[in-house]
Amino acid sequence: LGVSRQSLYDTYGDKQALYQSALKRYLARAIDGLRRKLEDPAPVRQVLTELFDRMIAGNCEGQSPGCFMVNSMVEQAPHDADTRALAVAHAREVEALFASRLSAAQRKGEIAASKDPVALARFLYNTILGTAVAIRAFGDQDSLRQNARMALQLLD
Amino acid sequence: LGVSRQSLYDTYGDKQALYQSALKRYLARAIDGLRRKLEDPAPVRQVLTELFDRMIAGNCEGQSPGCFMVNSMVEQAPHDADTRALAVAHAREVEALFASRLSAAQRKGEIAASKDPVALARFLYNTILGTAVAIRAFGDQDSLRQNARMALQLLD
DNA sequence: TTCGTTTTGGAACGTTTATTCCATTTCACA
DNA sequence: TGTGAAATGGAATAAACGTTCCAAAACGAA
Repeated sequence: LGVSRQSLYDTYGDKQALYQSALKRYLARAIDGLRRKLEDPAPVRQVLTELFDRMIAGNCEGQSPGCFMVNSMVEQAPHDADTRALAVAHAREVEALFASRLSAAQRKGEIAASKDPVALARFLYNTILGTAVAIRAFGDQDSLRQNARMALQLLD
Repeated sequence: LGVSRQSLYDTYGDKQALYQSALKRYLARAIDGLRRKLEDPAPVRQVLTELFDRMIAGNCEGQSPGCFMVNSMVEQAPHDADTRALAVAHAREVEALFASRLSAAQRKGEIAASKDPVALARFLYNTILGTAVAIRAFGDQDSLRQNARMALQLLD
């Protein structure tokens, strides 16, 4: 890490607290990035396609550690209430961002009025989780991109 | 486990081999269960809905360890080539089962001829991964069931 | 019952992990 | 330039872990 063991303990107390801090920071950045991406005035469909493609490309190349959130959800959340709380809060935030962007798109007529933005948002989040796992285990970019396209067909 | 440490080592050699064996057995059973479920002559849509609901119900209640495969994909696959190979093979099998069942449904006119069964199969598999992660971290059955319904709308 | 094979409980070993102690060095700034 | 705070390297500790050793017990077939 570029710092000594001791400095780490002095600053964070113990490993668990360091982990928690790192995860919080990661999540805050992820939300920021997502918010910024969703502000793009292009059609939702296109914005979301880019979002998925970027996520896939960013996590597939090299020895990527995968999505910190998903890793935490699987490895930590079941045993650690704090991590679980962070995961739940993050999921809600992501879903809310998606939902509000989808609502806006709906008002602009980009997607049918019959769709439920909240349900779609939840679905998109779930698709992200699945994609993150597949990335971590397989790392096959092409089929993941194809899969994202398939999922986004639910928008029309 | 109900057996002594020593018996375990005598039988499997080391922890890694035991893990591998357990995973193999788990995957074989999962495939069996899936194949049996897909033989159900009811409409695909209904069969798949039941499949998801069952998976959600089965893994949410109590202190379930979650889906062994997904846990392995996240925790083991990135560091262990053997586990990765099992994961890839399993994914292909599951996708193949879904694809053939979807093709059959297509021939029966249950789903549009314009759909691509292989792409849909992959998509369903991805949805399962996402659902498994969400189960493990959140355990909120209702929203997961709702989400499965949403995903299955891609069939029509 | 006997004998060879399994199974078992428990001690023992070496390694890794999380953490602390401590003496020394580095650094910011007065 | 000196001083107090922060950072560092390295030894030290205690617990957990994966694994092996061993002697005793249980078991199954002859």
